[in-house]
Amino acid sequence: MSGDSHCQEALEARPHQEAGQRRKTPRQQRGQETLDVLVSATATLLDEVGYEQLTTKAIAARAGTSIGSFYQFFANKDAIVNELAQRYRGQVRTYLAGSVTDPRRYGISSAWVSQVILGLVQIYRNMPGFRGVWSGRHRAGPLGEQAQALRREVFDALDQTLGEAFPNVSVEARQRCLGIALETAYQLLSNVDDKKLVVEELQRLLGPYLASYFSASNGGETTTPISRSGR
Amino acid sequence: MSGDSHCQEALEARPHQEAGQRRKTPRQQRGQETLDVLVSATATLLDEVGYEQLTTKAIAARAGTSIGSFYQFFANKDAIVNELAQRYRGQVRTYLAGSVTDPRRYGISSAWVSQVILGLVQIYRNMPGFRGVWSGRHRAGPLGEQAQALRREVFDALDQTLGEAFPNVSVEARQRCLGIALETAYQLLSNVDDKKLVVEELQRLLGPYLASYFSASNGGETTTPISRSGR
DNA sequence: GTAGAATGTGAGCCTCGGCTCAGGTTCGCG
DNA sequence: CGCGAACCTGAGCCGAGGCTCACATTCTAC
Repeated sequence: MSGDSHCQEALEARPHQEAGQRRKTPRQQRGQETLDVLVSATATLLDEVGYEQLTTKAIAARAGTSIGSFYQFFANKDAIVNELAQRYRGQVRTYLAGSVTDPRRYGISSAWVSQVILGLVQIYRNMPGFRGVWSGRHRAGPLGEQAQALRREVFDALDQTLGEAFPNVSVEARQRCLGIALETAYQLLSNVDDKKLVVEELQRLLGPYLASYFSASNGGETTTPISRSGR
Repeated sequence: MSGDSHCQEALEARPHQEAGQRRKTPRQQRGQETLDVLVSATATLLDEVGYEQLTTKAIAARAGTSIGSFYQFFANKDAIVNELAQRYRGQVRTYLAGSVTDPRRYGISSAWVSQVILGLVQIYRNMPGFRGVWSGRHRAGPLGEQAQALRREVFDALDQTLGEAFPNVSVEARQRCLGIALETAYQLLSNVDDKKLVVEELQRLLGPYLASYFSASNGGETTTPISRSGR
């Protein structure tokens, strides 16, 4: 706590550390390498033991370096988790920006569902540690915030896409439907191992559901209005 | 541990302690009362701070007693959590045995969905701490096991009910469908505050989905077979 | 009333995890 | 070469949480 003691000289940019911030930016290749290996170690450990069992000592050991080096680059444990999560968010953002296409191009909405889901499954599979953040099992702490930010981004992107495609569906209905659909997708992706099964069942489950809100030809409200949303 | 030191005389039943077991059974009313208040305190604290932040000291303090008393009745932290979870399981089991009715009585499956869900929402609302176990956010530790057991029980009960109502639907399809439906319901119940909304949207989402597996009149396989399930 | 069981209490032990620090090694560059 | 910056290291401080234990109090049964 408040122990900046000896490194008071201008770090370079950020003046005062907030929780979960980086500490130094590496200037040499050595530094960048240890930083990277630390982040990678964190990712694999996240998969192996989960966030609550994640310790800084274990990270350093797995990375083949020392705790001292860890704290050279990260102000605290949260910082490295944030760093990791940032990378995930970058991946997801890129994917969303590039690969989410107009749902009207697909005759049946279940095809659009699988198209969107499959991209996320890719990221899911290829990035160690991602499932830990993505699953949204953590509400508090850095993982909680990052997961929320991640979901917010996905939500906003899809919301916009749907809004453009179906301007006649009310914002309220659109977001309600999307929120429910995303929660469902998150849960199944996180908790069912067989991803092929998940994609197929998600189509069967969400296809008709989405279709009941967004009919292919137009965009009219389909059912009774409903009370407040808790999303 | 092996620290039974002074209470070697026959406790009464269980010979050697396993992890998460009770320690002594209270013989006087005093004892039973402090035990109960400890369990209640645990339940409310579970809601307030969650399992990871739950400490034995906090439990004792909230219960208005001392850590010493805590360890008089519970061998360790897990024991009291198990105790709590057992009570939840009892509630759920009672509900399942008494209130889950034949889906064929309902014309549209969405009505059956809401019927089943509403009962669970009741329990959800009336038992402090229940959401923590039910949410299934914990995979490891006592909560993880209890959550799994709880879900297993719900699954089995509904599986049997559906099996009796629709004998023509293959076991594989039935269980696949039920597994997906339950995961969906769990997620939405855990993560959306507005329970009324949840129930309505679950009807709209799961009604058609279940109907696609279990048609009201008969019970034939409806779609393509699918690979292995990860449920 | 009194023995002995049941129960209550909290200081404190022990372990473990986050994080520091003082001292070393390596690197970039004149 | 030499000097300062960047980087590395790990013993150890600190606080927190699980749990124990020796002793105090209350209850039950005779």
